[in-house]
Amino acid sequence: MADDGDEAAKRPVTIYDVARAAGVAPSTVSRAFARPGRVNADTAARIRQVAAELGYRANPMAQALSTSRTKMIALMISDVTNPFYSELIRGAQLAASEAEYTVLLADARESDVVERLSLERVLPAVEGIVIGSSRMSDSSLRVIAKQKPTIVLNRDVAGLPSVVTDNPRGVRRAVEHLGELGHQQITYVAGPEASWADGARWRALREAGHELELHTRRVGPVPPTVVGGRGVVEKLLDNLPTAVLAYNDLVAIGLMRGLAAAGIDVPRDVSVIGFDNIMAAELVTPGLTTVAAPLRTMGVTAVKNLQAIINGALHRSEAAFVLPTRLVQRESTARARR
Amino acid sequence: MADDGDEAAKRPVTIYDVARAAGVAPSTVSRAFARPGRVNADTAARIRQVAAELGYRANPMAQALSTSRTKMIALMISDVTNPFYSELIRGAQLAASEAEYTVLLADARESDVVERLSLERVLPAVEGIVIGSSRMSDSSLRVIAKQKPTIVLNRDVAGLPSVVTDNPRGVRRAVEHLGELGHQQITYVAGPEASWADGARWRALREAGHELELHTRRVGPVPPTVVGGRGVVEKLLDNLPTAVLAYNDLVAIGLMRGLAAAGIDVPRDVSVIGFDNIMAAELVTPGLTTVAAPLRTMGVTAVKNLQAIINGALHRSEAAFVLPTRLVQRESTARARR
DNA sequence: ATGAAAGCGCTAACAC
DNA sequence: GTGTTAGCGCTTTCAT
Repeated sequence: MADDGDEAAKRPVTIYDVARAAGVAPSTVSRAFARPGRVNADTAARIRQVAAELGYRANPMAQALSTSRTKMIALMISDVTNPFYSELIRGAQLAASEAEYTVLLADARESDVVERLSLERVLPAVEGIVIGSSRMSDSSLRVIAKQKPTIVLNRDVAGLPSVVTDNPRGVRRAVEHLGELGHQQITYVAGPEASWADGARWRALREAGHELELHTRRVGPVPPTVVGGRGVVEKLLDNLPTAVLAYNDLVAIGLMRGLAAAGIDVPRDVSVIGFDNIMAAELVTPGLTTVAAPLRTMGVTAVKNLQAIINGALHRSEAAFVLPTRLVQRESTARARR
Repeated sequence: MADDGDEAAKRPVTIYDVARAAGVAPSTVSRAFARPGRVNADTAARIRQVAAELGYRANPMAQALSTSRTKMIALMISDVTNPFYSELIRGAQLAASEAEYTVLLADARESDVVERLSLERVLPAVEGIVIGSSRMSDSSLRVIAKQKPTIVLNRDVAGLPSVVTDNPRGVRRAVEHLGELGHQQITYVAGPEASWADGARWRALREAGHELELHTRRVGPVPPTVVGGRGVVEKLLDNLPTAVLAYNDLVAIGLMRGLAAAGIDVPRDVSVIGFDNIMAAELVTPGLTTVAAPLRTMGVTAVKNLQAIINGALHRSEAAFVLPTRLVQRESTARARR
């Protein structure tokens, strides 16, 4: 009952049109929307009324130009296609729209060049940036970060605020689980060397293994994908462990498929644990036991903190926000039989 | 070798700064970037040089305000979390960035209310919209479409340009495949009633069944998710078919899990075919035979066509762009044994 | 080929 | 509380 763009959908309704129709000055219209308190209640009401009738919609570009607040943030991720990001994007969207912000999704397509380029392109349009699993170097990230408020995900760049998962605890739980099942040695299938999470996980595994007196070994690195996991099976075969911890779920799934193809049964012959708990983890057979990351919460947290920084609350909080993980037990782990 | 924002990263470099440093008028700087032809080659070179040294970056908001071209398009999808969209987003991004456009990702979270709201919010900021699997009514879509160039995906709204997959051919191939395997009856597990694709698929199945003399039946509708598929198993049990065609891969996967839980083997006891060929289709066991949609191409096509419309090429091309499908055979289909 | 000036739609002082 | 007046950074006539 307000939308009647019969024909003249050409020139958009401006603040001036509303001002004229309501018999007030343009600035008053502006106030009526931005600072309702600073304007007479009736006047405000009338203005809103007229605006609605006219179908007035503020021009965000003009607002942005004038206030230099674009109400947009960028979410840069290394690969939209990676299911890891689905829930994360959802979370980011949620938090952003709550604050009336819009998110510009940028996809690095696994390339640091593409990443830098798209970052450059969106930078001037946004108030802040959330960078998920960047492919760029720490120094490049710092260059970006000094231009706009930035927050990194799953990575620890000295001086930049970040949101990460509690890898040590997660790994610890996984190792305990394996220990309870009687496993004596655990092989870690490593992901990209540039990945901060990879380092954190392997380190944590070594420590936990040491404490719990389990042998640990590391193979890889492999690409963080299903084919990456599948490709490493051969190397595993030489010296088949009874348990493996994979860099992430995708690698774990590839691994399981490769093992199956080689006639090795999971979990009877070897137990497999992944990381992240992406949707596919519960769809595969056997269901994948995994160290679940609070994907959606990560997105929410990142955006909320970014907003805090934008609004001048937090400064460069050196400390990383660390989010809890939990072990989701499915069917890919079982009692050791060797 | 151009980025030295030592300290004064505060006020961004404007066209005026460049103009002064290069000893020309601001308008000339503007020209040098927008219409290199209309400016003396040396002058242009000098300007570019100076601009690079100063680290000049055009303010997109100011450009947009002045030209009313925001260089942004919106991609509205019903659920970011649905893997169906991953490749599609990738495709859209690719096409957009090729044309130097940025995409605003909007997530309807399966709600027509959220969808309308976010659409309203992004509308003024973009030059056009791609709507994937909308939850809104045809008339609401038309209201949107008359405000900005719009293109719909997987849906046929009279008068609006659209990009769809060739459901009839896809279904036909699936049915032929099943026929060759000796199946006599096919049950269709329906998706959301509001889904255009659902209607198209069921209709196509009926026709193909008729032509090839196979019995067809329909159960559902169910939500287009794994749990949706799983929930329909019970209904199937009454009168177990030898073959089922599911609304999409997610439903098919849920179905397979439900059947397995009920002690029914796929494909020995019943063959299952899905739609879309999302990544999970090849990860599940058995691998899912499915009618693959050219996901990425859909994204690319939608954006390219949208751009064509924005640039005034196509008008409201009544005809839908139909993209080919292909049957991907995996392990969920086998010879009928009943 | 270049400069000067007006204006895109909105907000933000600054008056009254 | 409301009107007036400048801009925000860029593009675009219109002169020259």
